[in-house]
Amino acid sequence: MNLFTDLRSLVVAAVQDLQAQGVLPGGLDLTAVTVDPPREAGHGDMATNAAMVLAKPAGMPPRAIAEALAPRLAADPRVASVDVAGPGFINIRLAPSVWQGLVRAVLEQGTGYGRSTLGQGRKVNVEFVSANPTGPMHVGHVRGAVFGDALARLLAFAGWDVTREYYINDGGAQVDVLARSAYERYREACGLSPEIREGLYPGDYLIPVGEALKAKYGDSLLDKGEQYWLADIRDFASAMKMEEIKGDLAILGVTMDVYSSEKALYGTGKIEAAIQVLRDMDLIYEGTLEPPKGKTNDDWEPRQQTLFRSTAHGDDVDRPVQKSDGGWTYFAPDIAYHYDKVQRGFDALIDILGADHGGYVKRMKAAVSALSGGRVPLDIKLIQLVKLYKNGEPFKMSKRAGTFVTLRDVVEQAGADVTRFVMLTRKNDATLDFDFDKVLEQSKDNPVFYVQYANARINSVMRKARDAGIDVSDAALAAADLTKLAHPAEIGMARQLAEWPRLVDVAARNNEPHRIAFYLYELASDLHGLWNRGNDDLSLRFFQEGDHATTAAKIALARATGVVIAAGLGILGVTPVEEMR
RNA sequence: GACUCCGUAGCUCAGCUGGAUAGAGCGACGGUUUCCUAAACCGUAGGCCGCGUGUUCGAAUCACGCCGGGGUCACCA
Repeated sequence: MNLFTDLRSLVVAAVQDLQAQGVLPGGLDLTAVTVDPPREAGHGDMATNAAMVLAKPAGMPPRAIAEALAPRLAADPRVASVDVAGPGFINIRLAPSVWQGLVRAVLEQGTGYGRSTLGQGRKVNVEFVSANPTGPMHVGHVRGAVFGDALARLLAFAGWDVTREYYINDGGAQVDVLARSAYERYREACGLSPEIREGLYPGDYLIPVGEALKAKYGDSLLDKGEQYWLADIRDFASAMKMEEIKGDLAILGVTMDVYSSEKALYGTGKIEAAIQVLRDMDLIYEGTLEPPKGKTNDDWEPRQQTLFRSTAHGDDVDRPVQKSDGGWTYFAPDIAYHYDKVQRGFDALIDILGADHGGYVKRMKAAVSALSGGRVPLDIKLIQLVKLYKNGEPFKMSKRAGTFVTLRDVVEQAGADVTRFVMLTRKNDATLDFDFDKVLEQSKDNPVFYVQYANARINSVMRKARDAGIDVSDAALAAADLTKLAHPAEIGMARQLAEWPRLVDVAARNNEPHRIAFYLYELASDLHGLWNRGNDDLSLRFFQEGDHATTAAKIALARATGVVIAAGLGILGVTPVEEMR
């Protein structure tokens, strides 16, 4: 149920009616016709721009069109009144029964209320986290993980068939560094002193890897050269780190459907095949790049390379796919990986990357555009930095000073629910402040608490009603006499509930899960406001002493709000609480 | 220099892909509790939506150009 699309259908029908009668010309493009809630509540419940949008193509003044449409809209039983205002807005006031019916519909549909068919069952791949398996996950990864997971849940709610995927960067030089670092820890475990040279990973998180290596290999690798153990240790260490990463994701409530390995692409011919596809389109050539202007490159030297003609698909310069030593650049396996995703039949791809990868966006879009023949859109969401604070003071993260903050640190201190919600209180391309103390504060300054508190209040009043002998099951509440919900404040609450499907739609269309968090805050605010009005006006209390019928109707409204809060929190991956403690 | 994101109240930020008199929180000031959780609510003050041009019935929103800030920029991922 979506009131806005329902009303839009009504408007469109009225326009078509006028066309059939020759009042309006045929063949009008109606896609620009919208039905929205007016900002000003005094203007009514719904407003449409139909008359203004159609004025020019129809060759009629907007107010004339509006005057012709108004009576047809008013004839609908859902419409209480219609008036034409301003340059040609048609303001519609809905009958109270519409809002009462909405509350009933929410109770009947439960947390499925607001689901949309936007995705139409199409397959979308959301790739996120994709951290190198060289160390523990830190705060920087948390935001991307939460964002990706919430986006996946949102898209599923909006009717997409979602696959969550993690691309393991285990093919480059970094895992060799990992292996060498782990080898030193292995030597340490064998009683020797490790030589953590410049360029190796100094973190003590590799000590357990060294010990595990000793348990597996004993002393047998001690006197051997790198060529003897590098590949084995690389696999061993990265596999071990991946297990840790999976564990970290799990405590944050994130699970992946597919793990894809970069290393697994090598030696299979997949990289060569993907490049060949591009070559067949004349998008691969040997050439020399110009040095970047305005940037001082001391060691720049012109160099003949194998290049991808990404400029043919919107990039600014062509990009190398092969290094001067003939090996692939990091870009090449990534091309092959995305080609693999296209071949697996996804209708849309989404990559979630750190903002420092912004320069990578155009070339990857160019590659996907070329490899899919323009069929598969790739949306890349860049996640900005998280700035840590403690008691309002910036908290600097430094591996050397031992103030390296891991994902596990954050979740253990703040809890997964709080962490997830807070990470979604900014849109992805804005930096986010995360204050360890404020996120745990129990006040309205803290949006997580604020929303949870609203839910707790709903549960509280439902308990009270239940204790008074009222059936508060959804079925019973849906069957209550909802005509008792007539006060403007109550209708306002229902109006906010009507926004939910619309909001889901917009959020999913733009891949912006943060909108869910903001909406929940507004919804909670409405609930708290209505709740407190009961202080002055006893008739607005949800629980009406001695009047079960009215109480049931009011509880129905509260419960419907709770249902939407639960649905919204579900998309964010946050567990609703029943009581505050 | 190029690309990209950002610029909205004193501060932190929303703004539904063009709508009517631009919103919320914090901070400031003033109120609300014999009453379902005052862990909350209500009110007041506070704006050249960075600047300019264009597109049109209509621009914070779209296009272009400036100004200011962040990020990135071949043979690392």
